[in-house]
Amino acid sequence: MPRPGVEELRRRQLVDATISTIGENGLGGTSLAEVARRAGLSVGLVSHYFDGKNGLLEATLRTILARLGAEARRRFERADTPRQRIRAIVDANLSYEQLDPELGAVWLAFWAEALHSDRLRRIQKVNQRRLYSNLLYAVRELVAPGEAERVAETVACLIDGVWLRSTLSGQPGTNRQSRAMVHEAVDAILDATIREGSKP
Amino acid sequence: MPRPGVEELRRRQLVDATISTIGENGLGGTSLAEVARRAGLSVGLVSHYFDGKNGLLEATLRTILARLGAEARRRFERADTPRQRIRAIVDANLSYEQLDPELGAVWLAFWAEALHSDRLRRIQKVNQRRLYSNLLYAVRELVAPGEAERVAETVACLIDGVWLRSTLSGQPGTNRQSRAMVHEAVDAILDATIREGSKP
Amino acid sequence: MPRPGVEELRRRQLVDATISTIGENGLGGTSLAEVARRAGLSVGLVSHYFDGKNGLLEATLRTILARLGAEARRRFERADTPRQRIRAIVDANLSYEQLDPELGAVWLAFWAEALHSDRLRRIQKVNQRRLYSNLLYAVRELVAPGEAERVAETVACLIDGVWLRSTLSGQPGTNRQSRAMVHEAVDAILDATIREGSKP
Amino acid sequence: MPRPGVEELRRRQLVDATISTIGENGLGGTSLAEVARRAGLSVGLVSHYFDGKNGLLEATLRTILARLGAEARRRFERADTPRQRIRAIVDANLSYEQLDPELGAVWLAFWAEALHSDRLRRIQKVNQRRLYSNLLYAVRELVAPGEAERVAETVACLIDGVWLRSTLSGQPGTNRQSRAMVHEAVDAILDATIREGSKP
DNA sequence: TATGAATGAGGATTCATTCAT
DNA sequence: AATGAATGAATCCTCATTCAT
Repeated sequence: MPRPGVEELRRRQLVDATISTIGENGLGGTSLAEVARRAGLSVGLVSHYFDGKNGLLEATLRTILARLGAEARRRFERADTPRQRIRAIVDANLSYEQLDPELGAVWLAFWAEALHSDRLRRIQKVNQRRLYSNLLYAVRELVAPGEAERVAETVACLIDGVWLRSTLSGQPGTNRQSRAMVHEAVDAILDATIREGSKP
Repeated sequence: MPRPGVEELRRRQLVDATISTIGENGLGGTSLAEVARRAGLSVGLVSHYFDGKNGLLEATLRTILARLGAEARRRFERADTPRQRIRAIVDANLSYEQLDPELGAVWLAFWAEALHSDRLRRIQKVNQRRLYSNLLYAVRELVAPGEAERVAETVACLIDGVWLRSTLSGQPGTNRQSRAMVHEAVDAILDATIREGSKP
Repeated sequence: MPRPGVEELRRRQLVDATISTIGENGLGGTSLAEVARRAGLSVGLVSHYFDGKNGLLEATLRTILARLGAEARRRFERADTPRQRIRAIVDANLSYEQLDPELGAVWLAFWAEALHSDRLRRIQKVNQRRLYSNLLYAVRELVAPGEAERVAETVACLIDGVWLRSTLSGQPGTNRQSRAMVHEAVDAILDATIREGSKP
Repeated sequence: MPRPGVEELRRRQLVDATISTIGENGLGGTSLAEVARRAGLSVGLVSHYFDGKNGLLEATLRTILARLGAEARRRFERADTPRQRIRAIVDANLSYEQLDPELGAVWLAFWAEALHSDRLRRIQKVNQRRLYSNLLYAVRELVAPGEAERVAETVACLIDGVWLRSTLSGQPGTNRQSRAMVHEAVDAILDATIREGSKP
């Protein structure tokens, strides 16, 4: 008679240990032995719960995607105006948690790996598409149709670029500054697009 | 009686094979045996010329950095106006070669790895700093001091973001579109900054 | 309040699942997890009822030996003449069930394993000795003393050889032909022995 | 500049160690570590020369098949009459070497395994077919066409049966007796067939 | 300068066994 | 009586590195 919830607990322990290990040592430096050690569990449990390393990595990717998605949804729903909605997306993607160096290293590792793994790539695509379509939804409320796609893509690039450079620099804590920079650039782009689009 | 230049040839053969292997299989899927096979040489030569795998990887990173640097310098020197200089930097970083999926995979692999390797990180820093300082130099000719840093950083982020999303999407060939998008956004940001800065 | 007979039921379930697994995947491909899965029971039960894998294997071997023994006894008792008794033994050992490819694979697996396991070897010996002594009993009714041993051994070899080649060929359904072949050979051997033995 | 012949030497060392290990411990008790230890080489060499355990096992099976084949051919060519040719085949398959308990255990292990491995089964088939067709060739010189197939198959079964029971008994050294038994039975079967076939 | 044979450590995976419930 | 979670030893395989030639 297994205690209910123990499976969920073990899975989370292992996924968290995986995030921590990848964040610190990279994917290449992540062995099941090390993950198990950090989780305080035995190596055998990984196969038991995730059917091998690939399963563990996929579950880990799914987890960080879900966390980011939940954060984005929370902020998005609190926003009242189109500009606030765009800001909400920016802020969710550049939140304190997302700019944490350890988590950044995990994302980067998965992005690099996804280029060579169908399974991971498929999971990743969800993220990129969701970011883009949420942005597009908000941008469409502000600019002329036909312009929205490009603007949304530009903002998405800006977000990813800021995130990437921040992660590579290894210096956390400049989140507020980062977000302000993006907000300003977004305003400039939106204003330029609206002004141009409204020309008679 | 060694032919002169044979060392240089061997090094380039091995580095090119490394780029090709990482591009196709990722860093985790890159073994010295595979690199040697692609180069048509023996595994022993890697240690002979690069003193091990790390040396080979460092040399490979240095090589792709140098190639990007040379391209950027070439375009930069051909530009006549500040805006052209900014465009030159954008175009060099988003050139056909840089948006090639294989090369993109290599960059991504090195970025992910650099977070956990002092040697690679030090080499990488050169790139980020050079991109930023070149941009800063050009931007300073256009906007008020005190604004330039933020604008240069924004443009750098935009470039990296476009590059990242393009690499992750795996779809090459949209280079021209990508560059146009960045140029437009840069113009919007510059205009907004200049207008604001010129307010009395 | 355990139902009476549940132990016997469980044991048979597990043994039958073991036969099925070995027959399909061989001894090397047989894990307790797979056996339990096929039996629709939990892995823990194996240790509970058989005290580990070895115990399960021994019980399985004992079971198939017992089944063959019962079949042989049934046929033997129905036979009226010495020649019929010999035929009965042949037919029991080359019955439809014994030439079933799956069961053949199980026998073969156990024979190979028995060479390296005292416990299994001891169990196996029972079979060989029983086959031989039954044959000897029947043969003695026909040939001169001193000849019987060799004849009985020859027939035993013939039976095992036919069984082995049939099992290795993987083609079932030629049982009748196989038995006819043996009967004919046995007759030839018996006739030759009797004729020779009866020479003045 | 590799010494010529070193590859052949290493392969033989590993195959011989494999035969020795399987003979002593069975297939299930044969690990690459143990094989390497007996060969006085490192585990890595197995993959280097045989591309993994399966390759090693296949090479081992091929080796013992080739040895038996060579022995059979040697004896076969020395025989002058049809009966001698049949005896030659019997004697080769029941030679001192073939009835060696260790080698017997190896054969048995491979036969059991071949039922679950396409690769091994394909290699095995060569042996069974060769034994049968050689026998058929010799038998055809003696008995009426239409009878030869059954007689050849019977003799093949007799050989395999004697070999099997000898191997299972674990008692070597009764080779001469075994061979005599088969010769006698074969003569009885041939005589009976010829006599019957020559009936007007 | 170049080869590739040889090594052995490290990693993923499988599995029999144990045990708390 | 029965479960299946948990363990950790054992095994196969990969691979960077070394070295004799």
